[in-house]
Amino acid sequence: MATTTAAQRRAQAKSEFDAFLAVCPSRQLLERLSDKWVGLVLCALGGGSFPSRAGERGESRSMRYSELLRQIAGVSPKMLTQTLRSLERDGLVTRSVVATVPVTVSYELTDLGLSLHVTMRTLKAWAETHVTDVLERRTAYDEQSG
Amino acid sequence: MATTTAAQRRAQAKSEFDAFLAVCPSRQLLERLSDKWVGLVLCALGGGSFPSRAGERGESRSMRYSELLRQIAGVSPKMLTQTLRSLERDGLVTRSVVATVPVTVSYELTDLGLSLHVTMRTLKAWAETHVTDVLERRTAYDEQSG
DNA sequence: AGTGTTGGTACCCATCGGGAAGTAGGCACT
DNA sequence: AGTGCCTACTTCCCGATGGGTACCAACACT
Repeated sequence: MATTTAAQRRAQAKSEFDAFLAVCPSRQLLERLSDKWVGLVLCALGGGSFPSRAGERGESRSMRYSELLRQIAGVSPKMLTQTLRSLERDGLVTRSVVATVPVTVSYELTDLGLSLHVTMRTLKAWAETHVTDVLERRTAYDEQSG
Repeated sequence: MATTTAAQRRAQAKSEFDAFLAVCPSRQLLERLSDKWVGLVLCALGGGSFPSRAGERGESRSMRYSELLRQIAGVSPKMLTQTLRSLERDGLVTRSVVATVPVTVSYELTDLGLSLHVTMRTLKAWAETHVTDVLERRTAYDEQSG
């Protein structure tokens, strides 16, 4: 009862953490949103989210793989596939294979995915309002501390 | 103009991506939220967010380092410090050193952080409504696909 | 037939998340 | 006074994971 301080605490933390996870669904949601590209894909499929290039597409919710790859730009094929698969797995997007010419695949938001996208707009609104404040604070912090 | 396909595309993607980043502040927000523990810390400091243990604290917005470490449980000292520093850097929390007895440090949400927490509640609401759907879909997907 | 397009997969590496353990400094107990 | 424990970290290390590039398969066009 004297030398197991750290280990015991860690073990107890583990069990607490599990229970914690079970009762807190937002934990799962946060992990899903923690994926770097999920938000971008959601925005792309949700339409009207990207000021610069969104004008080209308006509100279309169905996009092909290569379209997504082009619009999101920074994403690599692997990460895009990975992200789309996880979203499909969670029932947020649908994947439609059209095995005709050079096998086109189109992705579309489900109602569930669309509802998440709508919710994320709240976050986007917050970001657009406050991101300049954050960046200012960050710069000031860097200058006085680093 | 034949062998530089991938490289050129990558270079162009890079410039597009930068411009993209500049015009899309939500990108930054998403990166901030991409941090695994940011949401948890925000919830802890925001109060009334964890059903199981929140009852003990009610709505208190000021917490000490060790308090956060205990409540969030799964987090390690390193990650907690790291997360708190990044949040402080972005002006979302304040860090107050009370150099009295065994030097306590308390953290508190700023108005900015509080506004983000409020916004995240929308997300939490979505999670609590739909997380069961997501988990069901996920299980079904796993069973039919391997 | 060779090249391009479409939608991926395989491999490989750098980065980073994350844990265990160590650190500083003051006080309390012995 | 020395030991040890409390607080709030920091440092080291490793395994996982992110992420990029190269490659694959099929088919149309030239």
